[in-house]
Amino acid sequence: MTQPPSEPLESLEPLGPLEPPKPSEPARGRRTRADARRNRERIVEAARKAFAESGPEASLNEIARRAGVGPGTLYRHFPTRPALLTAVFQDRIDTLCGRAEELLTADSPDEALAEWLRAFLAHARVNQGMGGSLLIEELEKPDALGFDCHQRIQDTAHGLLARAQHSGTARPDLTAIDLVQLVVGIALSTAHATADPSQPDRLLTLVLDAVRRR
Amino acid sequence: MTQPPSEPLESLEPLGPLEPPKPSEPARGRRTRADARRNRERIVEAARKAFAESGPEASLNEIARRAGVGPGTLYRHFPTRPALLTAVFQDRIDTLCGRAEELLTADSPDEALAEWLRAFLAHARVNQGMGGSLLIEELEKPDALGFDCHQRIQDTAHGLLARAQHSGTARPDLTAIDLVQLVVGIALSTAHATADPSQPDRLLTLVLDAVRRR
DNA sequence: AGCTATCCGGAGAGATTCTCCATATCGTGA
DNA sequence: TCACGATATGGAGAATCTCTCCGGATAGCT
Repeated sequence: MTQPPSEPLESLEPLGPLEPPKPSEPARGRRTRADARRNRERIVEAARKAFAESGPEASLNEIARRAGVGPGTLYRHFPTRPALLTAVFQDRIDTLCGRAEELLTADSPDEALAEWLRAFLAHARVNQGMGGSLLIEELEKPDALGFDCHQRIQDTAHGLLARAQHSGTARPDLTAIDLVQLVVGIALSTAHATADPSQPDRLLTLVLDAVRRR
Repeated sequence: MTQPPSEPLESLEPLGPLEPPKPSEPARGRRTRADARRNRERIVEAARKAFAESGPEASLNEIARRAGVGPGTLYRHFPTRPALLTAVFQDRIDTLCGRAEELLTADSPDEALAEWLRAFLAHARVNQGMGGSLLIEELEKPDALGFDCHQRIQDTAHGLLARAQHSGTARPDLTAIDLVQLVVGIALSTAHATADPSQPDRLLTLVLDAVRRR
């Protein structure tokens, strides 16, 4: 997905939703070292697999080992677990918010909101609900990395909701926070429910019923 | 439920909704030793405080230390973390389900269901959402201890919901599982949200709107 | 009191998180 | 092309946690 940009020397392509090597430090003086970038990619890739296999509690040590780096290197790049989770989920979130922009011009604001919430629920449920856990964890500790990711989703939800409210199909007293929390809640409480795979959608449909004003 | 033989030698006060010493072994031969019962109480009490302070991830070692017992003793009584959590929450759940029995004879089945769900949400939210986490964890590993606790809540919800459905104020296509999962979801996703204390109730009100059929 | 099933407690193995810093490596200017 | 110094590395290790094992203590029964 996100990887081999295969830069010959330095052709950092100005691609859209891909993360720059170090958005924080604005390249004063020297450039980011190539090995640092390479290791970062390796870590993210190993983390993606490890999280998929073992859930969001996967051992960071083990991830470092599988990435072929030392624990210190992992912690240098990602000081906290949410930071690493965010990096892993970055492109998924990009896709999600990109989908929202298309939906903002859809015919039915109501259906657009519903469809995006379904996509968001799917996102929050992947990998044993780690998407949802991530969003929750970010809320408590507003780190630079996590907050940004959560804010994007909130803003996206706000756009779609406002449009649906303006067209009169959604209750005007709803906020984007309401929607996000309800859907994240469904994701969390059904994260491990293997009994009925359609249950999450069932619950979301119920919530959507409440969203539509009568 | 399964017994308090009301031991005479014990000055352990015979309070109501407290858990029996060992429901599993049906007292063949010898009686449960007094020190075992005493230690069990101490552990539960220490756990209650520790979980309240540090959330459901509190160190079991630390709990044992504060209870004045060794780690081995703690694990003898409570093999898993959910087992200990269940013990801590036992009387709270008793209260919750007891309240439901009163509500089953209330005038308005609709209001009875709503009120109980509010109480259930409060229960699931206490101590940084550990009530909710507990219910979720039980779902994945049906241990004897946890399953029982979850089943009781499910049954209680079912009773109130069935009555509301019969009276025509609740959608007939809802199940008790739906309700429990929605409320647990709200509890989880708002567990750490300190911004707006009324948010959980707000979300529950929304859900209740969806429950009532129009 | 004595016997024995039961229980205690803490040592310790193994796993994990996170830090620190001597060393290796990369990017750059000459 | 080379040397220099800013950057990054990685792994030892401290601290913490979970969970097990078993010699020894103890409570209940007779």
